[in-house]
Amino acid sequence: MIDLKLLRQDPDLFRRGAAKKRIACDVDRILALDASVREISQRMDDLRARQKVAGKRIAEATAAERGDLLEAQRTQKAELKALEENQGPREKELEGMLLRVPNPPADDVPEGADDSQNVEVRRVGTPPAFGFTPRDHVALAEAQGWIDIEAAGRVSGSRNYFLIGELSLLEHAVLRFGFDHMVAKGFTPVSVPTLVRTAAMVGTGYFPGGEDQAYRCDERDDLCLVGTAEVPLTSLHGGSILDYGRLPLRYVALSSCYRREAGTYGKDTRGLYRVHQFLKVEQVVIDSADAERSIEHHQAILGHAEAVLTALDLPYRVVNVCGGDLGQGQIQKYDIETWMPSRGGFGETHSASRFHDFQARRLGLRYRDADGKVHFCHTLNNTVVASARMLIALLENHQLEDGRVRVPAALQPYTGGAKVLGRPLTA
RNA sequence: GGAGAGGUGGCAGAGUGGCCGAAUGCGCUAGAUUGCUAAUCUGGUGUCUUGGGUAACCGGGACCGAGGGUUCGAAUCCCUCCCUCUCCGCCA
Repeated sequence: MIDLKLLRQDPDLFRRGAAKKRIACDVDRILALDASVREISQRMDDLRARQKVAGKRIAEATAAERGDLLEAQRTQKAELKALEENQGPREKELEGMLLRVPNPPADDVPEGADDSQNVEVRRVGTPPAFGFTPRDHVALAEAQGWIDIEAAGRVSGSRNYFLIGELSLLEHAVLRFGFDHMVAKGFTPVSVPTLVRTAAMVGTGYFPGGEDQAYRCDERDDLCLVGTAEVPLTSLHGGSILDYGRLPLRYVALSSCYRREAGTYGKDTRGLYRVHQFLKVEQVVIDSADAERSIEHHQAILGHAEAVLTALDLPYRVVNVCGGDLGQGQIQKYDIETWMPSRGGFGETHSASRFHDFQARRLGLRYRDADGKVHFCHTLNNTVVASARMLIALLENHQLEDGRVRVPAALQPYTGGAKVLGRPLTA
């Protein structure tokens, strides 16, 4: 949610922001609605004030005076009710529109319509040069007996998978490595619910707009399966006023993530790249409304993810995501794309977002500063390890000619010391 | 799933139709006092919104889990929902 007062004050900021994000937004309609809502509510407030005064007189009135006073009150009440009926739909429309106003992107967000115009910030590591024909992760994992996509299709439909044996172990190894890495950085480990109320989806900015991407169980229970632990983690303190001394709050959580991937038919159909369910370690930062500090946090959480990739010995690049590829709430986003030999290129594995107070406003997530003043927090988040995609990178980059897979040193404590996984494959 | 109890300010806890944005206690904060710590006394201490003022500030309205309803008037009465607790049942 953006700041309505700011929109009144500087509507052009929001027009430019929406244009840069390539999101339609009728700022003039909002301004008009806002003006009329305020005008009507002023009149309602006046009426209520008069009613209060009159009500007290009724309590003290003699029986003779009473009849007339009551009659006058009834008239006023009817007037108030008429105004209320007028006001309700306007407020609803205004709120609905406000929930969709894009948060204006930061100045150093590049112009551009889609991910092809994201700007590379840096490239780290060198893609492996194989002295043999490398296998893609599906061929490799199937040959090792590590994956059963066909069975998953039978049991759960497309874009699902069974990981079996050492690949399942590798998945848990890399997740736990990422988790421990963040705990060592001072992040508080949290176990989160992955079924949330729609309010949490709205609060974090996924609804309205992202309903088609979520699995919903709301016919009976008003619950949604989250696409990321960002949703419960950021919502954890929703509706409360935090003490300044507690900030920044830094959390890390491992959760299952569920995505419907509606509208992606025929896209990335092979293997583990685009799936309906995966495990992810996510980092979330909640801090005071200080733009400079937010930027520092943004760089820090980006750095944490890069350190993980470096430890995993994986080549990657960082891109500054352009306006047209930003979500509604983010004011800036850096994606990390990890080298995936089967793609002959980089594939998105991490997404570091900075929201300013966008989520905090929706969640009612506030803090009291040293002077006792209340402000909305700033929130940020980034992936640490997203399991399915990270497995693609690990299998494909670290494969050996004989079809076995090298385990990076950082993961060996999590694989029971194993330095290599799998058995030699014969042709 | 069945039966019951309850949700009030940072916390504890009064309040069963107008005098209640809400007693009291704790906490927090400013000041006074005692040579220090502790104690004591005095004042202040919710959020949101709207109007006026450069501002300190002043006025209006809303908010006692959420949403509806009854009433001239609701924290208080009625309905629906959510949550918490206790007992029973079922179950990882």
